[in-house]
Amino acid sequence: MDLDHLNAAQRAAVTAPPGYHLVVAGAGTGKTRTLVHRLAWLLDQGEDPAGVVLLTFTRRAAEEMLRRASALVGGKAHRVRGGTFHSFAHGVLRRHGDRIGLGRAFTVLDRGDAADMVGLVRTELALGGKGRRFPQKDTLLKLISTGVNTGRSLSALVDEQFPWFLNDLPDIERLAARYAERKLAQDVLDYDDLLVHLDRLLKEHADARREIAGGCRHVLVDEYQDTNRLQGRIAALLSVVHGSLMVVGDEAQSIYRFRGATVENILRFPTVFSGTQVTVLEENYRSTQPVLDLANGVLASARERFDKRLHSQQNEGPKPVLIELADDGDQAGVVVQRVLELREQGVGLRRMAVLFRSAWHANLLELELGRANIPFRKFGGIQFLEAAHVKDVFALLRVAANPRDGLAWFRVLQLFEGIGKGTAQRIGDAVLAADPPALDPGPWAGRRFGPDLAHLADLLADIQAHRQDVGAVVERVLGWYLPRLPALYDDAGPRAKDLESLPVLADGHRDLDRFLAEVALEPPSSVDTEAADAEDEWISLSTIHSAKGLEWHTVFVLALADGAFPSGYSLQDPELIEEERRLFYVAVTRAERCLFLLAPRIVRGRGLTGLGQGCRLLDELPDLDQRVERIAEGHAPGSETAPEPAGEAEAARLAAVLSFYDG
DNA sequence: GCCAATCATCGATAG
DNA sequence: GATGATTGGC
Repeated sequence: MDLDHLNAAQRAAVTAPPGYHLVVAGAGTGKTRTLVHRLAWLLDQGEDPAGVVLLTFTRRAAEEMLRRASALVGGKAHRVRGGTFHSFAHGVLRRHGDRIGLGRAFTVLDRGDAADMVGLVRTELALGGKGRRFPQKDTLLKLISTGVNTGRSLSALVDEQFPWFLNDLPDIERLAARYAERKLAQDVLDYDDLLVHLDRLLKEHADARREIAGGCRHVLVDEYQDTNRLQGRIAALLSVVHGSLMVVGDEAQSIYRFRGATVENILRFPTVFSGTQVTVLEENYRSTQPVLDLANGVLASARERFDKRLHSQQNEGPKPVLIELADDGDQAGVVVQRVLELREQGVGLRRMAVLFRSAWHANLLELELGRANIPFRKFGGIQFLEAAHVKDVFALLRVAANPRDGLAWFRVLQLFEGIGKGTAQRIGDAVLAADPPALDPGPWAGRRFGPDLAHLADLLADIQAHRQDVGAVVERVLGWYLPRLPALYDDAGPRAKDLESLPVLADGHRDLDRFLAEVALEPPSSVDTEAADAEDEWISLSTIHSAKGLEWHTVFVLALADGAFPSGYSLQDPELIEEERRLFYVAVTRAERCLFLLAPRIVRGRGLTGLGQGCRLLDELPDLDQRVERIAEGHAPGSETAPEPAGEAEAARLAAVLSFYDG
């Protein structure tokens, strides 16, 4: 295999002997390329692809790497097992779950479902209500989940994050326990359970461990800085039999602390595994020096200094441009204008991206882009699956796949006229009490919704007969659901149109359980404009989190203003601000050549208006003015301190005078 | 008693 | 703008 185009450090990582290996790879230093070559090299040495496991942050990333590896060593690369920790765990549990008492037909709950179940348990235990302040379901789920992913106790977390709920700790613990029982009883797993159960399987069942880890001759982990304690341990456990684990990451790009990620994993790796070979990749191949100068400035402003400095292989390029504006309306206008200019100059839309902290920061821009007829795709933020009508359809599919799934029943039953929460609960309980669990419309025949239930039971029976053809199942479910849409929602039209894409999504799947799990584990992540659908020229709009690992010729970073980016939630906590800074670093280092930073004084959004306090990510950056070209558009900051014109007439005369004498 | 409609509270990032 | 507690109506 040809390794000539790799530099010395990359080659060292690629050809390292089996063992423990940490690759510290700064942004743009050819991290992906190194991993791809490592994979290819292993296969070229005669390794069995089935014994190689590649754990990445998204499944898309894994597929992309396998594609590139197969270009080097042929199609066998596709037999490498690759995906996220969660999807890998899912696959293992489908096969070995019976050893820890898991049915084969378990369902995976996405975040919203999990929160709903927590909410049900919450009302069931009569917590909250009556003026009592008790955490909301989302808060509760977050607490429980953080506990699982970091290995910390609920009491420690409540004490640290919600000290005002300390009195409720016993109830919170009771709720957490009930939630866990409920999931077990119903054969449903939330995201965390996938990891927890795999971890347990590997730790506590020696025979399972020998079989699973025995099949992992080489484990490779990408974006290791964003793994949490549990994931770190799983990676380590997977390598115990063959002792070959390579992790790749960059602690300066750690941006998932909110999900329990800890840089400790990367920092302590060499200590945990003695004899670890460490490789550092420093040469940046992506960006021009001016872009890197700014990135280095961001690093320099970090409280905890990273001992790194990026230098470029291609020096030439324009300075990043910092555009100061009055508000997010101007921001949208300026971005559209610049995009059009760049396109005129021959930069295709596909080579440009707009990045932002929160999905809603791009709302106005989306309108403007639409008005200017610029096709775009939006990544991150509100998912397709979270729309009520989509959840309805999936609830029905889940009921068909796993009749123990009480949460899904609860939702499906409430679709009928005359069934509310109370009745849904009772019918649901009856379903679960039956053995095997099934809907018996008999007892309800006299009620208003009796015929509906009978119809539903028929539909479910019909689905059972066609289980292996997921496309056909989805068609049937839609045939049942679409006619009811108008009664359920005012805007049935667009919702029906939305659902048209479902059969396409389902087509080709042979197994309903797996289809549902896949959708939960890798939700379709982009929202396309019609124009973007039609052509393949479109500009990416993406949250910074979703932009991880990607790169574009031109990058715009929106809403650099305290309260927006950095987010208002982090302003009080220095540690959170540091994470915002790393996020900024990630955004900046996505750019190959052109970088525009947009700093509006006001970002309108729900509740958060009238910021205007500057942006500490910029203000704390040393020598900012040497690193960027600063432009003020519209009302420059400070202009409002000028004396106000007394009236329109005066303003008009003033303008006339100035334009005459200065113009 | 239960369902459906009305009013206060709190907001992000994602597998 | 969604969620949850509350209130009004059958």
